[in-house]
Amino acid sequence: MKTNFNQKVYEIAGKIPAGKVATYGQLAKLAGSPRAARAVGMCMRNNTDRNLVPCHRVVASNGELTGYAFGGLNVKRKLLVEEGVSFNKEKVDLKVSQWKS
DNA sequence: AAACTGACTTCTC
DNA sequence: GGAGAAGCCAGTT
Repeated sequence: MKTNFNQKVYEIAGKIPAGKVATYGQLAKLAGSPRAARAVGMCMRNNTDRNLVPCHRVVASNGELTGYAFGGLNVKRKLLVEEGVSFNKEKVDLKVSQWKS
């Protein structure tokens, strides 16, 4: 079920370049609601098409991976690593790999 | 229309 | 610095 907000989130998420990641808060902000990080997560959860929306490039504000409905966080992390995202143990190195819009 | 839920964020202890 | 609690937003029931 697509809504306006959901639509915007998808569009923004689709703009995230490979090898970079964005935080939920960041996407929320770009979507028009700086505090809607939670809502963004909900949209990602509802979305099940990673070919259309690279939800694996969306992480928590502290760089930790959360959720992922395609096979678990382990898969998500693997995908990010494959794309060239800098990792610090189980967390993304936002200082290096956070997407700057 | 009201209440509950959730892939979040931030403050406080 | 780590753990716990409160707050916010949009969607779903």
